[in-house]
Amino acid sequence: MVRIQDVAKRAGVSLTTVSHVINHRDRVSPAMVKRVEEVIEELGYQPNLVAQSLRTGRTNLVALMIPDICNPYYTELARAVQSNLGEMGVDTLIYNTDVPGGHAQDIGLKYLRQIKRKRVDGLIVADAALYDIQAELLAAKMPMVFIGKLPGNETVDSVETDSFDAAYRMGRYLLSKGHTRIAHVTGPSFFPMSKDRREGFEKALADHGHPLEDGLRFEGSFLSPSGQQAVEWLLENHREKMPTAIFLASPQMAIGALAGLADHGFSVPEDIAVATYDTHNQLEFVRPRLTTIGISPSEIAVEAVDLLNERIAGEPAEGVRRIVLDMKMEIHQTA
Amino acid sequence: MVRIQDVAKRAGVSLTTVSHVINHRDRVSPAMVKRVEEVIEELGYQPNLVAQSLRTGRTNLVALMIPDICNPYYTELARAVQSNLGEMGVDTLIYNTDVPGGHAQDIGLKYLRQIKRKRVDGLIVADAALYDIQAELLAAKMPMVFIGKLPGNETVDSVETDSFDAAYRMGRYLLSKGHTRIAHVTGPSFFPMSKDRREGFEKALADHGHPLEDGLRFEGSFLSPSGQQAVEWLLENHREKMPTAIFLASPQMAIGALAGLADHGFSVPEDIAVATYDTHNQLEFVRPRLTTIGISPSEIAVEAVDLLNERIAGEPAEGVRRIVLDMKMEIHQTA
DNA sequence: AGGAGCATACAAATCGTTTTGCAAATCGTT
DNA sequence: AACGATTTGCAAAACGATTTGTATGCTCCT
Repeated sequence: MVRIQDVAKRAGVSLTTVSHVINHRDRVSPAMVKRVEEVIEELGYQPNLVAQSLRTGRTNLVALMIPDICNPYYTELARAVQSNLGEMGVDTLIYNTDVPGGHAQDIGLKYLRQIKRKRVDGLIVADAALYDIQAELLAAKMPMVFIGKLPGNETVDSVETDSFDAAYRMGRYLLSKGHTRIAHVTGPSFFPMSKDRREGFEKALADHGHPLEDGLRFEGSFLSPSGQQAVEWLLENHREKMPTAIFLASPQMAIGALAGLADHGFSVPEDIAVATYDTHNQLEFVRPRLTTIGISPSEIAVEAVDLLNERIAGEPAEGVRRIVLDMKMEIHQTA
Repeated sequence: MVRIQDVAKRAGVSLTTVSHVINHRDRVSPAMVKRVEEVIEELGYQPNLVAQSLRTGRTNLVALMIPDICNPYYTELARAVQSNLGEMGVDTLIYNTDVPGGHAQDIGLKYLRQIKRKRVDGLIVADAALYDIQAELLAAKMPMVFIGKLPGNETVDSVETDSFDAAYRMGRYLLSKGHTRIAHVTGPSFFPMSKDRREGFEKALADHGHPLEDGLRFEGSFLSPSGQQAVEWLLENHREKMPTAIFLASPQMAIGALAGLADHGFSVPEDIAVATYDTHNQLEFVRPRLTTIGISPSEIAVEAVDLLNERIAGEPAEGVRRIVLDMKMEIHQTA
């Protein structure tokens, strides 16, 4: 593999100069820049980023921890993080913690170890609540941004959405459409955001005189199968008096619910309305089209990347920053 | 950051010994291994993979080029590649060439350059036909595997599916269900596989006495919007005499078509049947459930990773290997 | 006591860069 | 011819590991 030395020799200049052409071309005369670049082209020289990283201490690499990239929400998030960072020449390393349904301390720690070894410049963690390793993450003391509500008052920059408010608004909307018996399929209770969504939604119902019946609450996993299970559960327990609407805490569960309802011959929204928290770019072609309240993961990614970049650059002397994004209601066919 | 030297000093052993504990623990007595490991634990030492890579020439990094990770087919592929490689301690760097609809030489070259600079151990390229940079890829002379049919007789290992055969079988199946006028939504013609799929499908129809009408062929992009457009096109040109079935060349187009059909009040499969080439793990909850002929991207990934690993290990002295996988028909609701 | 065999130490080279301080060359200007 | 400014060269240190060759001690065996 051709080295910087080879370029220098071939161009008849010093190694120092070649390095300067690559990194600080202002210190070199235009003529020399041209000559060196021609040789670089001729030899097909590609700087060894490994050596460069070792020397400079920057890897131009950011790690992204997500539960499962096959969940379209995280796919879009990863995609956006990647392309935003990519614009600045930073690569993204994705780590799937792969714990759709629960805590997974060991795998999280395994990845965290690898991330440290890689000497990445920064780390973005989505839904860290899942991994049970907040303490270890914080101890890593590297530029870091969390996405999703934090369990406590962690000392990390974070981007989150206002779950309580959004759930409240969706509750109000469903009531305004005449629904008074609404089933609520929540996320796992160990997610801090699940609690907010639940409380926001139930407060809306209570505020308007139709408090949620305890029997109409189902704890799901955020994933599609549990949306389907929720439908089965409804049919088993409420067949004689079905609710007129279901509110689910994730689009994947909503898709599962749509499938379950279709399989049992229910029409949406005629027989039962469906709405969901959150959204992503794969919903456009789902039929019937889901009514959602959420924000594009891409927008979250932009904020997270900005925060991270500032940390990496060492800019913000101030303390922890917390960005709370507003959700947008999108009314479509299902409710 | 704690270095290998610090560990050595703290443990009162030589730097060489620590290195051996990390890499070749058989050369060190068990007692010493234990002592060193305790210190490593105590100091929280994490080997610097950058330095390690520079010295050893191995990065334990593989690059994966795909058109768009938001396409669930590629999401699943990426996921599987990642987890297969991850088991052996190899990280995957994903590059989205992001050219859903056409050639993109410049972006492909940009990524290829970055890949070379990273000194990755290997490269997997999915649907290289899209990037128009086969020559440059081959010139890179690194361990490499292509996924998807190659334009010519390239000298690279590859994994592909038997497009002709699968399309033929699906054609025969649709005929057996009594369909004689079937619309065919193909992929872009610059994809080598598009031609095979088209020929296989049309041969099946011709062999059974119902050759495809030229007017029933539509060239799509493989993406959802073009599935929807295909439906619009059908309605504009064949409203008075609609085909009884549509065969699409990708699940994303099929989903777009389902949406288009639903939007126009068509029932599937009652009014019109739908079938698609390929499959992926997000189809399970699509309703109506798609009838497909394909193979899980995960299985493709396994083969690709195997091939690549052998190349990286330098095992196969023999020439180019080409793995052709058989497709499985999955009959569900839509046809 | 002497040699084999093992575990460990030590020093140095190496991987391919960046960066620095100083020296040398070049150039245009006066 | 001399000046200052600009450009380039040179040599060396550094980043943090791996790896090699040689040396040293230690234990065990006969």
